[in-house]
Amino acid sequence: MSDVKPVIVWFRQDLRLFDNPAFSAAVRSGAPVMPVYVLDDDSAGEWAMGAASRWWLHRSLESLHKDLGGHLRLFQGKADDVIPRLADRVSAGGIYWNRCYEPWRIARDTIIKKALIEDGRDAQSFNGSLLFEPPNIAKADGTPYKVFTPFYRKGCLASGPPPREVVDRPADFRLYEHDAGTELEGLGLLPDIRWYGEMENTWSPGEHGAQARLDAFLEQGLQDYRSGRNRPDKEAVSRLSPHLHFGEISPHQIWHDAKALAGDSSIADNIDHFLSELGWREFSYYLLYHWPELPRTNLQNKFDRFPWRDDTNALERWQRGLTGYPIVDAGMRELWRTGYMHNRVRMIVGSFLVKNLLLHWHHGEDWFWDTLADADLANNSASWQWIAGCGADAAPYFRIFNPVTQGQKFDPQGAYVRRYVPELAKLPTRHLHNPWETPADVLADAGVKLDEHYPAPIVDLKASRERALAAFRSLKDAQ
DNA sequence: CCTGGAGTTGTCCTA
DNA sequence: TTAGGACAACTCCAG
Repeated sequence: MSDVKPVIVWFRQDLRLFDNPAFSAAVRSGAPVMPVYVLDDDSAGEWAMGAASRWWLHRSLESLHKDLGGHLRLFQGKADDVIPRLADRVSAGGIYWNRCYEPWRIARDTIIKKALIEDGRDAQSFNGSLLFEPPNIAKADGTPYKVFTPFYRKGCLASGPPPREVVDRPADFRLYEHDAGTELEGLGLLPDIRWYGEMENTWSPGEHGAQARLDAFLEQGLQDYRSGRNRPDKEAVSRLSPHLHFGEISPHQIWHDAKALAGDSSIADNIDHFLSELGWREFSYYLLYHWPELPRTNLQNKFDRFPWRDDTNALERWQRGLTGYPIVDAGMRELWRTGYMHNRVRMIVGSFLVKNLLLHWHHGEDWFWDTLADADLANNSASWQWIAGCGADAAPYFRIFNPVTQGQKFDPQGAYVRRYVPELAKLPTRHLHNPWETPADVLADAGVKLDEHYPAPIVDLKASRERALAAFRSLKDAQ
């Protein structure tokens, strides 16, 4: 221990050293830096991290700990308890962090900042994970936007300053020697059953993995992003979402790095489209900030009387990828095995759950929360509200995805379905997306017997579509 | 205050 | 085979 007062850097959703404003400011202060992470399930309540996220977090903390020369100190418990106590214990001169925007975190961090300042400490928060911070964006009349396009075009791009420049990784930094906290294993982030084997093969959590992913995407993915992004059978999307969620890379870096390539007019369109996806992430956070009830409450309250069905069996079959609709089942199994699902397929399985099965979007939200490595309160809530049609800027109710059409359109050779639904792999491509309509001899040749090797459809498409349309219409009639 | 145009991602039927 | 319109208003947004 020393008499020098450290500056605590409280890492949260910013598990990186490059472009980390809080970390850089701490280093610049000249004081030795004490990096800290707190696993705070208590404050998170029902939004405590799910299983897939915990696996990712374990690996990410491992990576950060290494990059900090083994000096990342880990704690578990309520941060409004842990942080002020720790600051007291090491006589911290300052406590720096990058802002988070979940309602429970805002509430908690506000209390912590106040307590620290009352104790006479230098408590500072920085912009680390949003390009355009929610309080700074409003319409001319001061109220928040509810529609994406004007939010993004006018609110983000046309007015106000552009996203801040990135902050370099400090060339060298002095770390505070201290043995407080627990070992990584002590956080209990990894499950007892080792189900994450395929996730280990699929992902490289941590800052280095994130940088490598961005590099690969900028080099290969932008050529055909606009149309390729809809194809789950291709490697056309960035797959940066889990890295972004944990802040292993900043949206600012992604933004500026992508912009820097825009001089090449052959891909300018693709870049704009990619950047607008970052815009959607911003919009989700914006909605969550201004409507903190977004995770559980229909933004359009007429949906409060929507006639959702209650069907445990159907829900379980959706979760396990046993609906009998190959593109849906492929998506649900990709999720289960890899902690990820291609965005196009997320829409298909979401539409299927909410519209064809008529099950409440909360069920989908909860399942995604537990199984997605990129589970993110803002994105998850906003997206489920969108697909259910009850959000601020939602899909029209008559937009019901047909899983057969979608499969044929976006997985035309069937590579995606064959990969995740191997029991159908031998079916000819033209029958792959609708095995129940396939002639018996073709099924037999492919070694498929419906309801034995692969389920018959859980619902009839046409009938369930009509049922959904009637349910949505009932919201209007009942008024 | 009024008004007109617009709104991520579809599907199905008909001519 | 393919292209166009219906599907439903409603709310949001900006001039």
